[in-house]
Amino acid sequence: MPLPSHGQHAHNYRNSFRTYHIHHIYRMPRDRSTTRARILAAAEQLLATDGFSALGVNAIAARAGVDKVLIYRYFGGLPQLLAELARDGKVWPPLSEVAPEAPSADDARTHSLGALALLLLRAELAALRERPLAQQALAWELADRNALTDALAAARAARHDEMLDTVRAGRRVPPYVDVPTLMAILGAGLTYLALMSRTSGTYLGLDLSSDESWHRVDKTLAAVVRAVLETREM
Amino acid sequence: MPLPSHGQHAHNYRNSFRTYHIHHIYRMPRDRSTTRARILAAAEQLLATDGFSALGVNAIAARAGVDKVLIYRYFGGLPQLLAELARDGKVWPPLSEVAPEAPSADDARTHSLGALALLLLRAELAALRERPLAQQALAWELADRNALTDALAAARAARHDEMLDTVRAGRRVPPYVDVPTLMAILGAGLTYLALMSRTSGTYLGLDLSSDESWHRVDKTLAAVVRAVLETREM
DNA sequence: TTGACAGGTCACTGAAAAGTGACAAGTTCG
DNA sequence: CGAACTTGTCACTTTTCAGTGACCTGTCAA
Repeated sequence: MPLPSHGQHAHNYRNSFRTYHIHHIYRMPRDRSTTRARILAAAEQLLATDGFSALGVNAIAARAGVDKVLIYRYFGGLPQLLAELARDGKVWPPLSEVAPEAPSADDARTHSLGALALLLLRAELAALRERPLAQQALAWELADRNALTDALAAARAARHDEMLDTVRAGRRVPPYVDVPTLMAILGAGLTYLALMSRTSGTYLGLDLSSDESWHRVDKTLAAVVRAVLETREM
Repeated sequence: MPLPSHGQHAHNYRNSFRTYHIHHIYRMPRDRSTTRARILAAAEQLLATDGFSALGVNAIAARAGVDKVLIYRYFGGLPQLLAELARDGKVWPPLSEVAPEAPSADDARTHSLGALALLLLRAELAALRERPLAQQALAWELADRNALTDALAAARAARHDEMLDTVRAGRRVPPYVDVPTLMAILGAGLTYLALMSRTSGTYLGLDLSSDESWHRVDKTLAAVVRAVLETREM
């Protein structure tokens, strides 16, 4: 059913509609910055709750209660919007906030590499487990490589560099242990378990929905680091 | 360029087209089973090369050189097609093939849990690294939960059960070590690193595209298992 | 031979997607 | 006031997708 042409007819309807309803509907104040914020918040919520497969200009605009053309006008497009979200720390909160007890790179000289690594791994796991947005970002990064995920991957890489700087500043290097690689394996493991807990209940016999399982993970993690650091050969 | 209406005209065009070209184009022999196989192979290739975001009935049918309606007719739909792919071992080859040196559950009694776990982890990593299809399945499982991923997740869970049965059959249980949890952490870590190597070159300072990095991962993995097994407390 | 059925092709619908051009409605400042 | 600019609304195009109804075509058995 093609619309009967257009032009005058549509315009008249629209105008009368507007002037009629203007007394009834609440109208957002016209403010670019708050509208931008609404869009960002909508994208954030949508990604956290529905996942990246549901993330599009239409969905974001609908959720923000805003016309989608504003996404293009204010951000340039979805990739730039995502990049801003990542830049703002909405995806990855500052490391200092996640691990306040971690020493800065300068203070770290008195700590051993292993102790620092363990501290950071624990903090990152806890942070990741309670941040669906970060979980979605990581899962998306594994799924696809495009302009959108590149923006998120850059934010993650920056975070990792920060962690590595802290660890590298540690003084007491265990002689026979490849701590960076150990940290990569364990960090990857914790990340994967956290991601799996969203969609699947269990991994390799481990019930990812039970607190007891996560307690065991934490204990085993600490035991691994301790045991490896005591190793005299490798 | 809109087509000039439709109806009668289109029919006439179509019929004459067919009777004209029937002498020129090669026609596949009409065989349900080979057509099914073509569809399965197309889905397999497409998933392995282009990822799950590109996987749809249209794309599969086009790649198989077949009409998409046959996917519905022969499989019932995409989920069932995926389930069959997973059932056939196209995603996860039999464990015995991946780790031929692993003892069966009956023979495993003479091995320690740790040695078995290490053996299986190494074999699974090697298998995963050279199987884009399995990588895609795992990444998809993290990204979404739907009828399609459920089929793949079921195949993975079956594989894991098989691994756990083998490990559980090991006799010599190290006293103070939570081997199952250790295996879950390490298995998850290796999996995540393998998945990251597809889309991102580096993880926590580890260059996932270099053989040297993977050699270090292997060494560290073995060191971890050995060190933890020697632990006398936990 | 003919009719029934299995194998296969095609055209179409409806929904959802990204993106754009035109315009209306406020706001600001001369 | 009123011109210029900003903010926001709407209609529309094009593309791609899953899914379906109608049809054609080869085969085999009665």
